[in-house]
Amino acid sequence: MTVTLADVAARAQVSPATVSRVLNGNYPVAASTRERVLRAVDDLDYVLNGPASALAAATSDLVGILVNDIADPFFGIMAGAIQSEIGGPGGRAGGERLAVVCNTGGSPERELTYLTLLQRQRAAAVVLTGGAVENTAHATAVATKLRKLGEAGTRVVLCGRPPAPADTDAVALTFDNRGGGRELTEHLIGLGHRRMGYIAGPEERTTTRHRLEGHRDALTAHGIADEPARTVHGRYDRRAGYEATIELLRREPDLTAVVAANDTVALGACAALRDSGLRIPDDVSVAGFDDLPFSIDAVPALTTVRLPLADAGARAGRIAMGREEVPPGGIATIRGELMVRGSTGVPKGA
Amino acid sequence: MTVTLADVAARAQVSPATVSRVLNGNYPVAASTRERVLRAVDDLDYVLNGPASALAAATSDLVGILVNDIADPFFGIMAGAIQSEIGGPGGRAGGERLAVVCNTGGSPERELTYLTLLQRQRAAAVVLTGGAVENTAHATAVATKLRKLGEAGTRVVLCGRPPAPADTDAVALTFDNRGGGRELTEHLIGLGHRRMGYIAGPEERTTTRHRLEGHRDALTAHGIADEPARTVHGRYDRRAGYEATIELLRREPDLTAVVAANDTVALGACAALRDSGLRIPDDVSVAGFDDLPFSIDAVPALTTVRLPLADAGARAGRIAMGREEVPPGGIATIRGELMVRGSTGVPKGA
DNA sequence: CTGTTAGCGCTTTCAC
DNA sequence: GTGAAAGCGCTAACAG
Repeated sequence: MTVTLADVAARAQVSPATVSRVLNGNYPVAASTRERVLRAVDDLDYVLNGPASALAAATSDLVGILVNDIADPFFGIMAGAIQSEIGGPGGRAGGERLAVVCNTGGSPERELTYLTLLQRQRAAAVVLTGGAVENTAHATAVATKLRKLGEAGTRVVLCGRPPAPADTDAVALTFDNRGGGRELTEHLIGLGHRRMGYIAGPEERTTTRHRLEGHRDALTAHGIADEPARTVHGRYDRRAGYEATIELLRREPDLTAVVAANDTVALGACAALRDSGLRIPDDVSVAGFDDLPFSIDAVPALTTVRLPLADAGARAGRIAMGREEVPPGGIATIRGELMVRGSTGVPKGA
Repeated sequence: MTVTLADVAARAQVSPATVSRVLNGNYPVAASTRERVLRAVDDLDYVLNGPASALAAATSDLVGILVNDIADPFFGIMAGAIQSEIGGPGGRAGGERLAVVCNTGGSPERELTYLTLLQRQRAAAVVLTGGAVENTAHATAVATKLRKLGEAGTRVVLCGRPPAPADTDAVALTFDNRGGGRELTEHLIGLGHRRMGYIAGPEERTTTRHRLEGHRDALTAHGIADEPARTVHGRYDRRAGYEATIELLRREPDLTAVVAANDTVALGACAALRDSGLRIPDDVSVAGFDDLPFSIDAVPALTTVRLPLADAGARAGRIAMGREEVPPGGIATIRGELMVRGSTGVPKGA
């Protein structure tokens, strides 16, 4: 019924082995023979059986990409960039590798489940994107999994995620969230702000913690008290930003600035401020993080920290494919760039 | 070296077949035996070999999702929704299926290549999202591929894409782009607009054509001449929207409204108008399409046509898994909903 | 309910 | 440069 390698071999009058060699192109085959095989493939409309190849060769053309939420451009951009680098020559059969995108939704269990599933698929590589959940048990479990993946020959790359234990052999491209957070708040302090609200992401997330620490570093460095009431935690979405801002305003109506954990949250904050009759930045300044594409179109345009998501993803993809040198120590820190735009200004009283 | 099913069987003192049955859970196995097997699996830290299973069972746990650009929320939202429905019970081994996301970048060749790659993987299902390229040769090639996939047992679903030839057996969930386009322009006409610019997407795309046709339908229905100079084609991105708007304004400075092919383009249009010193909607109204999450945060909020991307994706996912009834005739048309917001208003002179 | 027996379709030494 | 043969690790009849 379905055409197999043997059928092609028969029609081309060669052995199955030769067909395999032609198809994988990693072996010397006489030009005339190759011709004949290729024609037979075409005539029979033959398509290689991926699972069979993978089984026999003990490798697959799949690359796993773990993301929190593929609908979020933060992850979409990285995933797209990774994808764009995993194709091309270097692998088996045509050199095309497929990206298996796994939405963890930020759930540790799903993360582990997907890692196992990718292990089961004998994935050629796995890229974990975005912050990690901070939980010793989970971190240990992930590290163990990564170690096993590595042992099985799966290359592991962390993109926008803190390094894993060194013995996991996972390469890490880490965002300097702390540094970015500090710089952002320093910009605000420089403008004269002293009463700033901070909308943090979900607790138990490295990204959340690092950005918040950066914010606090800046406060401390400038002798500004870190009032606990000025920090609110929430999800990384617009709604959370909206609600957190209302709450922050309720607690302290004369806040002069709101720093959000990311751009999406900042957009929600902007909406809340507008709905509260406050002008940005005249009454309250707003800042985000990430510099997602839409941030420049906010009105006023959002001051934020640009993360080179596409570059980082592309680099992670190349490293995953062994096409780029691993950074020294397996760790590279990627800095963000402060983008000062219209949403931040001198505070009202100043 | 690597532990296999046989190792587990040996340790659990059962036959390999039994282990397989326990792991796949589609077969009656005595509770005590299952216990023993599961313990052995745990002890040995065994992970099933996906390719081997797929080969033996002639099916795989992979579901392909073709998108133009995963970094674009339009596709990200659909992909995420599809993903969320393909897991769970119903399939093999744990019931988890993996989503293989393929970025075609709108290229017909890549689309075909990915389809072949998915065929090679013996994907359980394939979902093609977004508009199709309008090109007879390519359409034929795709139809042929879809037919082959179908014959090989891969379920094919089109999500947000026009139906394929009936003999492909592909289920289509189609967006009513034409109807949405018409409704949007009728809203503008109702407000009093007569000189409207239209920023269309790339030519040779069904989405582009249908939305534009809807726009023209509305013009015609109201006796408004369809000036060719008022339509500009460009990519589906912000930059294209910006440039097209500048061009439109150059051609006809007293335009009272700009209709964009989608929200992203509309954002670019807004930026161009602002940079040109024009107020929205006082001087020029702007409308988009899709109602992506950020559209409500534009200032003023964008009038647009909401497409139920997540619902459509979820439904496509369920159909792909055989968990939802196929719509009559294999085709369902999904309507958009006009969202009137601040970016459109009565034209200046009125 | 469980074991036995054949392969699934391909890759890959090892010879020639 | 090409062929023969031995599996890769698992599933699925078919018995029992």
